[in-house]
Amino acid sequence: MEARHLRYALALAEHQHFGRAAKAVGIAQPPLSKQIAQLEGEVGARLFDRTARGVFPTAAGEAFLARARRALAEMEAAAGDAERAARGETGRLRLGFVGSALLELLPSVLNRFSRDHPHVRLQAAEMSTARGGRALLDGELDVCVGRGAPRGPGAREIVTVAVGRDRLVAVVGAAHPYAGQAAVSVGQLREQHLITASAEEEPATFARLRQAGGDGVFTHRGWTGARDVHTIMGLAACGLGVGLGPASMRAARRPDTWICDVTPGVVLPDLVMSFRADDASPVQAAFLAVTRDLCPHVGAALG
Amino acid sequence: MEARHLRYALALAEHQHFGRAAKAVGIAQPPLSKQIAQLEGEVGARLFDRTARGVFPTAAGEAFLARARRALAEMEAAAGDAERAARGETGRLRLGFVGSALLELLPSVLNRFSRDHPHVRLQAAEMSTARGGRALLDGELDVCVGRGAPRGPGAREIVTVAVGRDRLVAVVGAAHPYAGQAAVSVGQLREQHLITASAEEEPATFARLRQAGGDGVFTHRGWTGARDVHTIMGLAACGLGVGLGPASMRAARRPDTWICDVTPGVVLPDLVMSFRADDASPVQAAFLAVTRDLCPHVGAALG
DNA sequence: TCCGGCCATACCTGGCAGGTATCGGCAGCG
DNA sequence: CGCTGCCGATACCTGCCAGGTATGGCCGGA
Repeated sequence: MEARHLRYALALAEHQHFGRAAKAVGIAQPPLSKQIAQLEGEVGARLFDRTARGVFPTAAGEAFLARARRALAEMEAAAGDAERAARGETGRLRLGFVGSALLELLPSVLNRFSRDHPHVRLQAAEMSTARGGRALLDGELDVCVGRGAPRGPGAREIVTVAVGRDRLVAVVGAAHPYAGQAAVSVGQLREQHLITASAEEEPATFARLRQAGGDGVFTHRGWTGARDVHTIMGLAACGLGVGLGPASMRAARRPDTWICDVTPGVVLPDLVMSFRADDASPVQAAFLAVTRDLCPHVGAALG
Repeated sequence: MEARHLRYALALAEHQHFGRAAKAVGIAQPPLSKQIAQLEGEVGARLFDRTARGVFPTAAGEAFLARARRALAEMEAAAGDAERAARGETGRLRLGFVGSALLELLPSVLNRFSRDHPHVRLQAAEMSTARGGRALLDGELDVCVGRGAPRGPGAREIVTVAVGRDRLVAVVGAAHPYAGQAAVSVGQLREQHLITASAEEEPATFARLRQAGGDGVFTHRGWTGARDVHTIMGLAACGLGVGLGPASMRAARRPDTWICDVTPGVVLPDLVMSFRADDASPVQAAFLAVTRDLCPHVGAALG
């Protein structure tokens, strides 16, 4: 049985007349007769009663037609769904991101994306760069936004695009001696208890800090690893020490904290958007397009 | 797009390999490639990614396949439903019947029918012979069981089959003088207030009673028309007079009534099953078959 | 009884589904 | 770094069947 048979049967039921139904589907009457007969043979039941007053579906025909309508509707929907999916207008996007991406990048990107692609089911979860990279490789995420390209086994199957760059700033509680200062020097920071991203979860950021401060130096007065920028700011507000994080923290500065530059300037690892290389999903492409559109800093992969 | 394309796409998704998928659907590999390419062109989207490790559906392909599965399932169900409907195993049977049919005929027929054809939605309603005939002609019923063939305009489009025959019996309240008698004569009945089927709703029955008693005689002492046999028995139990009805009333005799034969015997119009002549529904045919099977009195139409 | 409408049948044809042969690309391997 | 084997795409052919035209058969109305 082919879709053709369903279309013909529906046309016949609608027009109750072989000649007109045939014209409606664009064929001559005899082929229609033959196709209907063939369909009836295949189904094993007479589907239409040919009477002098017209052609009418039998009970079996009514049962058949009801299903046939649904089958054809599904076929049309299949084509439509596939086309929309190909244009990235439907589907699912699972996004993992580090907390600092919520400060400047993601608000505009996600707003715009969900406006332009309302049929895409967007699942976004905050997570560290390391965990995001693992989730991406495990197929648990479609896109992940982190600090620095994800490392680890199979990292070459990940495509990364730089989407933002931040200088390092220091954040302290309102009562801290640095509060009110425009800048602190790296030398001063060596004397402080520092609050930074954790070495395991944010390896690129931590490595950059070690490099900036001289190997190991940033930790000799004590060191606290934090899960994300909000935790860094919160612990700094508690007076626990000096927090180190991206300049985009200024966008979410708490009133009970003070943020100052670090001299000489330290550039943090780029904020990077990562995809699986073997996943050319149109939804993902659409997401990247929106990101490129909104973010002038988007550049080539860092490797 | 044809059903063939859906089957091929599903096979390809299952085997992730053009050659094996082609073998699975019984064709060679090149035609499968061509058909898939044609499908992708028609849908306007690439549905499969051909990689070195195998063939995998794209996001658009996944969307398409989900619908395709449902479409094919609907097509199979269409054929199955139609075949079962043709065998009378599914569909709907709207049945109208006179109350007396519930005494002997319908209990066995409906039990057997609903057991043998569990997929048929059975809608049964008690109604007079006249109303059942009208409802049948109006297309509100598929089958009706009444006393005598339905009359009226267009009655020739109705096919009738006799399914039962009853003698006339008299029913009286326990306190009535006839209680305990084996029989009453037609002559005795002439002196009684009678409770019978109404002239408008049961024309055949009423005409037979008039014929048996002599024109008009049965009504000269007063007469009550009743909607059905249970009403006749109920009114008789109230001592309102002598009820006249089919012998099958004995099957549902109330303890507060007495039933006696009428002499000389009067044969009531046959219990008749009626169908629309232009409705050759298999459900209806199955219903008639069950009736014939269970009821030895089934005979030809009475006209 | 003739006529007109309608569906079925008979027969033909062209397009396309599906066949075989072969190419091109890629991955693994010596 | 070429060789080889595998796989999908392409090229080309063929046979079948969908669909065409012509016509027959049946039925209902005039």
